[in-house]
Amino acid sequence: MENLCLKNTLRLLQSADQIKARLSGDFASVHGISVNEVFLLMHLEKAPLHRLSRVELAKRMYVSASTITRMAAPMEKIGLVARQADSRDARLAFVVLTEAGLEKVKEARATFAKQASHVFRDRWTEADLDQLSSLLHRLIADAPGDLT
Amino acid sequence: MENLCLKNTLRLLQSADQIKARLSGDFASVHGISVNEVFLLMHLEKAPLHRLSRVELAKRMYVSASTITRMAAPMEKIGLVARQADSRDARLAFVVLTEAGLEKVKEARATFAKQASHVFRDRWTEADLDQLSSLLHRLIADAPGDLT
DNA sequence: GCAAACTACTTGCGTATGCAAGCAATTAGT
DNA sequence: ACTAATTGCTTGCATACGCAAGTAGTTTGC
Repeated sequence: MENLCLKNTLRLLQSADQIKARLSGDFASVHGISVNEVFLLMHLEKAPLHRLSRVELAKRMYVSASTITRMAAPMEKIGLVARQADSRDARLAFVVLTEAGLEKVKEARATFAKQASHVFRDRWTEADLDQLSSLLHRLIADAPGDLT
Repeated sequence: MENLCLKNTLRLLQSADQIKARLSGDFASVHGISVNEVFLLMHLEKAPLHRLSRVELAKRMYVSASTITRMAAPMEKIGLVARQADSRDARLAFVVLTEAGLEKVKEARATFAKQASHVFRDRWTEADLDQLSSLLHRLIADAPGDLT
């Protein structure tokens, strides 16, 4: 039983590394932003008012708060996101999706989907995919940032 | 269909990030080496003669060759791996597992398994785990470095 | 058999990221 | 109400990594 968990964890991490390696290359050259930046945009897109505080983004992306600070800065410069203060709590600095950011994330999602379908080439039936989807969902069901 | 692939890819990458985040913290403090270093040791352990060339390691770990060079150096210093030349081809510099390295990877695998079983807490039956294992296997079946 | 192409590895440089420290604002304790 | 603890964010420093260039060794084409 413990060995089964080990096997699953190893396979999941290896699969993720493999997929990341395949995505990382093409992405930046097509959209001008990295995969991680697309993920950030997706989190914002899914959030109410298209905005999230920096710590909330950090939690959902499993990175440190400083990483969010440093990721948001250049994206703000090119107009994909904007900084928004909270009137109630002056500590909060929301990252909010702009119109351009919304456009960009839609485009990026399309090419992401294209790449994703290449990962599951042939021999994956819809039933297989549903099954995998359902199982993976249980791993992130209680997490705060499910993007699907 | 394409959306199903997208959903699966997103969930898989998110699950992996979540698991990595949970593992990374504890690991270094327990064994003195990082998770990635444990993976390197596992690849060597699985390889014939407990050794692999640097480029082969790079392929299996989905990292660049320079990363392997830089990962191996400190591990060599603390005696977990050694450098071994090839008599036929003087360009090759194998990374070979030492006795100490073999010990270390066995210990590390044990705590890895413990953490892994915590990831799949309750409500995961053996059948569920088998199913997931089988599905993930198809994603890495043709890859060169399946650790399981 | 020799030059050109290729392969394995290393190193310099730029980028990404975590941690710890610091600052500002809010909340809790009394 | 005042102090102390907490929270949200930023910044300095150290580490990890990829890419491109460099070096050494090997294979290929003729």
